[in-house]
Amino acid sequence: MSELQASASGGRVRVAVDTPQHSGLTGPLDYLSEQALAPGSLIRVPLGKRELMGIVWPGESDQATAAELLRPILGVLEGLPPLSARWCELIEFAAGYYQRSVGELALSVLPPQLRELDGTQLQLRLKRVAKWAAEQAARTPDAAPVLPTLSAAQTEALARLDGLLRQAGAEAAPPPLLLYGVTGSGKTEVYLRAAEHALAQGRQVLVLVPEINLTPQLEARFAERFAGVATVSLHSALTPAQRLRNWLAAHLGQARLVLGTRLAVFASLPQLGLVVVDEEHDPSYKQQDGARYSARDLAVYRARLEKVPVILGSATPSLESWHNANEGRYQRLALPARIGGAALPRVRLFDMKTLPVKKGVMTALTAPLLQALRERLARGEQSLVFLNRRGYAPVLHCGECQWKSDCPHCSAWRVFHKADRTLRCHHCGFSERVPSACPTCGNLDIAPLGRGTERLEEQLAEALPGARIARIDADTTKLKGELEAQLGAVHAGEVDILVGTQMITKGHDFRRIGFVAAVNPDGALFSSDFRAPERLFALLMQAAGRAGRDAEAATLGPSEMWVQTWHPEHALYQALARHDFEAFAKNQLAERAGAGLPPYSHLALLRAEARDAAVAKAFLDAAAAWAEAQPEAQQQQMLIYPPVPMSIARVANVERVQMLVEAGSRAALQRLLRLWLPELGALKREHKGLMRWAVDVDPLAI
DNA sequence: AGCACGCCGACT
DNA sequence: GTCGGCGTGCTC
Repeated sequence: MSELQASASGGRVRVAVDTPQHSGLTGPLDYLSEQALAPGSLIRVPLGKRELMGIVWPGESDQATAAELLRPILGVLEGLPPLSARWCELIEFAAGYYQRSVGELALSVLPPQLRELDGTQLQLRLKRVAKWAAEQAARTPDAAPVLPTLSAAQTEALARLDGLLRQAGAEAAPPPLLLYGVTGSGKTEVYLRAAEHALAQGRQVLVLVPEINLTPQLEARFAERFAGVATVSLHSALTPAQRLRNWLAAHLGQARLVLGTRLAVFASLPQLGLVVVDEEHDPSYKQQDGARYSARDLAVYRARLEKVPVILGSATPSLESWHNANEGRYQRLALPARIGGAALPRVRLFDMKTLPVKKGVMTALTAPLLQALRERLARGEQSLVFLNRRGYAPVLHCGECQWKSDCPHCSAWRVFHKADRTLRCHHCGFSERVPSACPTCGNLDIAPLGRGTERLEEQLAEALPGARIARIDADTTKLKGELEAQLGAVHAGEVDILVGTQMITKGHDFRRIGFVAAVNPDGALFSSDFRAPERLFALLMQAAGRAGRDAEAATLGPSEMWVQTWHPEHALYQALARHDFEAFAKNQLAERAGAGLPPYSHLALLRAEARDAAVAKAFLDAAAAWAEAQPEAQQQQMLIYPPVPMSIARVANVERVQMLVEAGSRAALQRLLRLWLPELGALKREHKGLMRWAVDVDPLAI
């Protein structure tokens, strides 16, 4: 027995278990096993009084814990092929980079049901997956799909892609590919051909999309082209059972095509041959709680590990990716024109300063905008009106005593929702019936200030009687199936004017929209968030891209994007008017370089939350003092800014403070964080009062 | 993070 | 007498 344990096969095994980051146990733990276990196997282990799922982790134990202190494992989940060494490597990298424990990340990206499963249940699931896969291989397409004729740019892109695909499995990883193409230029066709190639080589394909429920048509495009190919989706809207089934199908290599949201970047894909990240600039790829990973960045890392191509597609690439292409780290493939010769919509910047000034509130529905909508209406065309603010009005206001509808729990206004007569806080959910009189002075004359999509819809209905108007935002699509139903109505031509938030700008392939209006986009222009212009430009380009997608529809007038602004001379709008992403990117990158912002520096945010802002601030001050005493911090062009309240400082009665750390290089930032964060547990104990802290590496918003 | 232990105040 | 408050500390 002791001899067996001392042998290399039995004895000590490293196991990744879900030990939270702040427990101090960041790496795998050692256990005893009488049988040799393949790395990547799922097992059950004791931890304290608990019994947890663990993963046998590759690599050598540090032997830091004496053998007599080790506890034996409890059992092995038989019948499941082990997770691959490269999957473990991806997890280990991501855990290190985003400062989480290996086990926490590894277990949190497995389907939750897998953790509850015993051997017999697993056998049953495996059988069902095998049956499902057999049905999919058996399913043969009715007819070979009709392949569209490729544009010259697509042909050129594919020829270069072909070279990279042939390299797959070779010594060096192919460079990531930035597929830069305006909306409607046929990026999806490039993904499809690349996928076809990888599938033909017997490889699995991973396609990431920002929000799965907004892109059922991408799923449909793949399903239509690859009718005989077993395809699964992976996203959080699946039921636990579906998620487990789909995950197993991918893990067993039976699913050949996996389409999913950011969590799918961690799918187990033993024969991965191609990764596609659609709309790679989209902020949804960044996880916003727990392990705050960027699925786009991890997709690039994973492709490099696997030595397979990765395609990052966008009409408005992130400045990070654009910069990487400029520096030659990524290969850029451009699709400069819409396929079929469809023209991009003409962008009309409407100068709000030319309107006669009325006192007080300006209307979002200007007379010229209404006129343009009427003309489209008369021609039987559809229009889209975009306003990135839901509700009826962002705030209620008393003209007598200046009361405003603030949230008692947050430093934010409660939004007036007319449909259910509520004042609702969009941050903590606190909701009350709208008062009929001012709660402080009793004045009956309380009025909404500003407008959201609900009010815009109402005003449009008043101004354009007879027009069929629909609204799509988070409020009208809360129930399952409502978004699909509403989009269906638009596609069926039952809607003349579609009003909505950014939800309507993403990905939908509307064929009959000739006119798109952004009624009030200026807000993001002077935001303190340095990425606000980048997001606004992408959003407006994407909105513009909804118009005039169908060149065949000659009945449509020339497509147009209408932008109402007080700053038509602003460089962002000037570039937008010329559809000139490259000029915009050049301008923005120059500003970033000048200010020492990403991609020319690397950031991390340390956040602290407490009932008392002073407690959170004192904690961050102490953390900064500790770091500044470290030689690392001074040597590496490290800058630690003073803690400041977050832009919405209080949410649900919790005060939130954050501290920005800026470094010249990723490596320097990583070195500091690895030294620093383990100290914060002890530091937290010294700061009385309930307090939570978290770190965000490569934060999107600062 | 769980889940213990542990040491003080109000109750069947 | 013990039931239970949450401070402190540990988990291979």
